[in-house]
Amino acid sequence: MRSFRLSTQALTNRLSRLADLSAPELRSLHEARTRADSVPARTELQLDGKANKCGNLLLSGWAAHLRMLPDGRRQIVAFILPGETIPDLADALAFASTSILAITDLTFFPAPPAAEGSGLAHAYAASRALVLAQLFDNVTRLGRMNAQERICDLCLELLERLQLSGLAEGNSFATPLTQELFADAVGLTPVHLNRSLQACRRQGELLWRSGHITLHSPADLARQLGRRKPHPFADTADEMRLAEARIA
Amino acid sequence: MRSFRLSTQALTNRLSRLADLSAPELRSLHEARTRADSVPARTELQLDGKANKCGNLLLSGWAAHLRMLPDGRRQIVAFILPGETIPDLADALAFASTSILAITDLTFFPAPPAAEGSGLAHAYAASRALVLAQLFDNVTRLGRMNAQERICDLCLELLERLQLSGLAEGNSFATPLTQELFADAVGLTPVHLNRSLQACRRQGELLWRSGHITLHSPADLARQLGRRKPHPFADTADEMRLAEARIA
DNA sequence: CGGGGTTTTGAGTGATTTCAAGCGCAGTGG
DNA sequence: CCACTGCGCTTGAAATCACTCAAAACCCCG
Repeated sequence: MRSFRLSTQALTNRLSRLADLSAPELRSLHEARTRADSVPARTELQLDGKANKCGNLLLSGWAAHLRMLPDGRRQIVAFILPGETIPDLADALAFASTSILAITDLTFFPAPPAAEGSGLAHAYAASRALVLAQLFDNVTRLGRMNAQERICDLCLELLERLQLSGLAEGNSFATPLTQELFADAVGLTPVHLNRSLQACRRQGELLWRSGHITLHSPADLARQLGRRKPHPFADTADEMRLAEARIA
Repeated sequence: MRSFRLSTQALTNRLSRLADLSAPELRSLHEARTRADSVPARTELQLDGKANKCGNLLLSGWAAHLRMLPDGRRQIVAFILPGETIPDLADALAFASTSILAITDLTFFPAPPAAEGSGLAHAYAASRALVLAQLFDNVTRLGRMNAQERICDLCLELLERLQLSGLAEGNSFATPLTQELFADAVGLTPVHLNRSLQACRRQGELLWRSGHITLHSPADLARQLGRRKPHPFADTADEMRLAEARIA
């Protein structure tokens, strides 16, 4: 019941920044909301049944795309943030032996199908491209950065992604992540993450307190870490169109 | 001149294991060979001009998809093996700020377009799914495995991929990789890679000598490391069809 | 005023990096 | 045929980084 009243704000913010959406498309998104489903925190998502080649759109909540090793080690391959797309497990993921964990309660609904060449189709394509780019970031982060760099880099990514959905406030954002989850994403021990976090704070790079992360100077950090342009799909229409053109 | 005489064997092996290809499709692959292009080793690929949404097919040679950090650190995000697809830089890769390095001389040609729903389209889709799964593997490898495990896991991946193209001989394969390149893929120092390699050999896990890597017991290793089924697209038609169905 | 889960601290160990040098072999030119 | 060179591989020793185990402090919720 409650979920039907949730706003599609973050979601439409994001998709319409990724591509130009027509009024009917926006309406279809708004209406698809009524088919929303939800799962409680700490459960594993099982979407096999309702296969949907467009995936699902996450209306609210945070999820983690993860893989477990036989001995219990866990690696979070990617986070899925409000407004983003939940990849369909029936797809590649099935034989990639990964699963999706609800970090918080989740509300999501099947992504409305997009006509070939439509704005929505472009937005989906851009979304897929972003996921790929984020995977590359992740590999580089894990392979070649030390603890502090990994932390800053991931925080930066989360900030940029939340900004795209309009869920950040300036240089800070709210997060439901525990240090343990964050550690599983950056390939560190919770203990070592904690200490490195303190080092970051001491150096004035970032602040993480009571569910809020604040970056002191995202632009500087991004430059140091070699991250490409802060947000590829910025606020100006020109840049939007540029990005869209590149994806097409 | 020479390149025109290269066999499409590896390539057709691979694609026809990923999906059922019709005779005309096989012919189109064979003919597309005449549009082959090549680049010398140690050069960076620039494919922007000849954008092709299907990408290029690598006829021969090894390439590395990599990212550089501002201070010169290098991370190889993925290898591209003979018979596989070279992703199009005009795509996601452009704004992912990665580049493609020719490890050896390369010969490749534009992938022939595939009709919607055709076997070739399925093969391309399966190929894309495999790339994604390999990225997940890579993340897990870098985030949660120690040096020896990373080495074995990557060798295992390379073996499985080369088997798919019919380029492996039993449990061993030829590779043009230097230890430095391998180190850049598994996120280790060349020095430490070397030592860990010796440890692997001492424990009878694998042998790497004069451009040939041999795994002692791939199946056992795979189980230990939690790798999904040895090759998702095995030799039996049943398994092929199964895999194909899942992708579709 | 307890739990239970999360964060923080400490001390000791192990894994990985760094820097620096030596080795081995293939190609090259005298 | 023999230096000589370049490149990749190997080795050593010391420093750094990250992990482990264990316990204490914290904090929110009931």
